[in-house]
Amino acid sequence: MNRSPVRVRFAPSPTGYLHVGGARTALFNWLLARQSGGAFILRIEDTDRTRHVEDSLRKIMADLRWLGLQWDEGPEVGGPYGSYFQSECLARYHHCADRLLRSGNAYYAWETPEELNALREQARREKRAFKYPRPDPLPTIDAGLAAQRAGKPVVVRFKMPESDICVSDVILGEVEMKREELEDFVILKSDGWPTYHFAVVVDDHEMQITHVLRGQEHLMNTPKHIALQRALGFDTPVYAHLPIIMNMDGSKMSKRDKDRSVRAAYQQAVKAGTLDETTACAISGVDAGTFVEWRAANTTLESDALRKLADHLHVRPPEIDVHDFRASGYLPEALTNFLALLGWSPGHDREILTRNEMVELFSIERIGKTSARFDREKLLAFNTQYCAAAAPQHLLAAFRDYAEASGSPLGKLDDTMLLRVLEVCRGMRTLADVDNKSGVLFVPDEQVRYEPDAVRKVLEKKDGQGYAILERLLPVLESTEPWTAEVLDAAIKSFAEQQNAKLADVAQPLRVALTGRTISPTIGETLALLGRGRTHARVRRCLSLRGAA
RNA sequence: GGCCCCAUCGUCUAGAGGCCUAGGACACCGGCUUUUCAAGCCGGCAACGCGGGUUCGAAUCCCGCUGGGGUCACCA
Repeated sequence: MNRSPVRVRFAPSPTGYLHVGGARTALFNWLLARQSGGAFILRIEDTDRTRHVEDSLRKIMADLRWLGLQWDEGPEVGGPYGSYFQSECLARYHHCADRLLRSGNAYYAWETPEELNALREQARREKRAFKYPRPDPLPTIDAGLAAQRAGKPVVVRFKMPESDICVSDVILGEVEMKREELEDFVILKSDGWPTYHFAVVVDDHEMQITHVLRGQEHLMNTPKHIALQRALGFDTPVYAHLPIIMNMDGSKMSKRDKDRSVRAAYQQAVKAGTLDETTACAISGVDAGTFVEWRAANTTLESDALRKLADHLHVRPPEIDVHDFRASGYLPEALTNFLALLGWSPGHDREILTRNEMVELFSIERIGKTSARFDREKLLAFNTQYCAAAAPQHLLAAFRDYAEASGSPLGKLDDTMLLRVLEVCRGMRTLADVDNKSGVLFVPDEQVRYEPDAVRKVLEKKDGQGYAILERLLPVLESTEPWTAEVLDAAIKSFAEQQNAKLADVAQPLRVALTGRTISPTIGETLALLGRGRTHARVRRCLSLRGAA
């Protein structure tokens, strides 16, 4: 608190949806900016055109906004520090590269990928670490230009200084990197585009970034960035490397996890003979070559294709991207609260925090060093709490968003009805629970599917006692007036007493008759929501279906 | 494998030498509530990786070991 204004950035590359790990990084940066009265900048690192995924920028921005992390400078909002797309800043990078070339801090090189790979392979065989062998003497600028004209794949490499580099990290302390470990890395690719290391350093300086909060997987990149900053005469920002977020099994949480789970289900289906490669390929909608590569675990599938396949296989891949959580019915405030506690703690046994409290309490000093496992159960518990505490109108808005992201059939209800359904489903862990519990009340009667287990255990047992009760109950329902939850509950209760039956012996058969399952809102609400006509129709249909299946 | 980072209940963590017979939350187990599923309420189990130091005193400081993770591209 009360620190001087910082300038921080979140810099995704547009290669897909926003990952939860990225979301936490964005959140921490945003918190720091807000509490210091500084600026949170969104910058798009789109220097690899081969990995660019159509529409991903729009999705990333939508998810950031969903999380409540609006940026002060960047796409759609502009700002004083030039384009926030690296693809539009090529001149900037070339200018800096020229400076390095001329000052002797960088040089041209033109080995082919094959030559480089051969060198790496050789190093591997000799069991030593590969390091790009700096030519001696260095090629002249003219020689580089000539090679370029001759059609060679000419890159610019940075000449690493001859000294050890110490990274001062607010979280990790001083991290010493030996000079021998650092190689002359590429800053300009042969296609003329900058590499990540170079673009980051140039842009962070250009945008006057003061603090860099990023994942710990970037720690080994930092000495490169510091060396570059020194050679260009730039200030080094404050670095803070965040602990890595891992799966419960200890592996790094990555988008590949989704592919893994779907691939496993696919292979199982093939083994069981319920699916073949051609069909699966058609379902996913990708071409055969792409599919074969995916099946062999060499690549990941684009998210739409993966979802189609997952749906067909009836598997739920783990939520990894922010959008996955959105479509699974999580509230943004629950997700961000949970994410905030992954690697950070406000102390004093505080856990549930409003956004304002987070802003107030956040500090880099209280970020931990140890990697954190992503415990879905705990997130679920947070979400349950947030759902329970949400005001009706807020829950309604959240559900509308969820319905859009998930395609929930309840999305077509009007506000009044949806509000009522939401109220009746209080106690939900996710918004998807509302679908599970009440969805069937809003489908056409003939679409009600009777679960064999439910029919057997509730309707058929004891010589069809459930059916018998329903037959006797029908006239009672016909005469009940008015058709409201309270009155219906009372009517069913007194019917049960009169029959000398437990309430459950009446309510459960009725529930199964109306929904095909043993799960629904309270029986009175279920009837009220359904209405008199459909209630009768469903009970009669249930009775007429007796023994049919 | 080289380099780097890390190490408190199953999980997220509090703990900055005595306040620790180690606190909270989730999960788990038991009970209550109950017309289903949830939710809710009450209670319980459960950790300082190991070995050396330093100190009157160590979860807290130092060293070693072990274990886990990250990273080694013309990807970001």
